[in-house]
Amino acid sequence: MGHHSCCNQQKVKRGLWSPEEDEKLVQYITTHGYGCWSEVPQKAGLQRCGKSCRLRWINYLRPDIRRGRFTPEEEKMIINLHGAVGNRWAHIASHLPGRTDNEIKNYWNSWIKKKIRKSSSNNTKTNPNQDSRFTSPQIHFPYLNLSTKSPPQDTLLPLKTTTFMFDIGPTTSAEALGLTSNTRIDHILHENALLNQETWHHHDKQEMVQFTPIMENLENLMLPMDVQNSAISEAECLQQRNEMNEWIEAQNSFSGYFLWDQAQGNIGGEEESSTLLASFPSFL
DNA sequence: AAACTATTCAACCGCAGTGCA
DNA sequence: CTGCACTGCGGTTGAATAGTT
Repeated sequence: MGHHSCCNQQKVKRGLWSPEEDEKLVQYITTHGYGCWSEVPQKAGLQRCGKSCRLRWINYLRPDIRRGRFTPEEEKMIINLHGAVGNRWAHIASHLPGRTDNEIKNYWNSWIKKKIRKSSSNNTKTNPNQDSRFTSPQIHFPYLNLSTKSPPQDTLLPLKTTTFMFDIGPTTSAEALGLTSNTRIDHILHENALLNQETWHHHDKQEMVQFTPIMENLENLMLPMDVQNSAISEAECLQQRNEMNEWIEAQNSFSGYFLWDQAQGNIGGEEESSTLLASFPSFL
């Protein structure tokens, strides 16, 4: 039987949405909002399942959706975040206002395909170390390719530095932690001992969420990444990573690093989280 | 012009997590 | 505890479109 838990209605339409359906859905959502997606189709007069309505709204009809090509900054963000968190598309999307997980996932997949094709044709004459193409998403260094086509004009980061990103877990924003732009990262880490035990108020939902301590996850989440400068080899990146780890251990005597807060609004995911960017001029 | 191939991307599927009766 | 309904996520699909021969 063609029966799905989400599709209780007799005639359930599937496939692409018609403009008429779109209008019905927009009309309904804008006047009534959405509390329960499963009852939306019935109330909106649509022969769709609630899941389909939700998807259509989130990915296409939402008024704050952003369309068109990704900007270089967005692209950079995606690459860096993907390097930091892997295929967590919803999480990545939460850092890109107006972009959806689906869009980013699509973009990444076609981009990856291109890259693999490119590098495999290159690899035939260079070093056939080809398995590096398929290593864990935690160790992608896509800027090796991008650096050739994108000029080093960088508005995201004011300094010529190697940049690290790490996720500080669910929290409202870095502001909520008392962080401002250009806060010295050693201050953050120094005070982190206090943050460990804290809980934070999640402003959307009236609930308390546990703050994920920075230090606890630092080793796993931090990843060296060449953001704006010349291409560096994977080996060099790994070496930088080791230097990072050494630095983390020696952070008491640490100085001279800065931190950018990249907290963004929530897009589709439940959790909102912040990403910190730390730049490391000493690596240049 | 037509046939064929590749790419894109909106939408689908199954699953995991959550909440509730 | 159990079963069910529902939501959100990420992998995957395939129709439409773009590109190539």
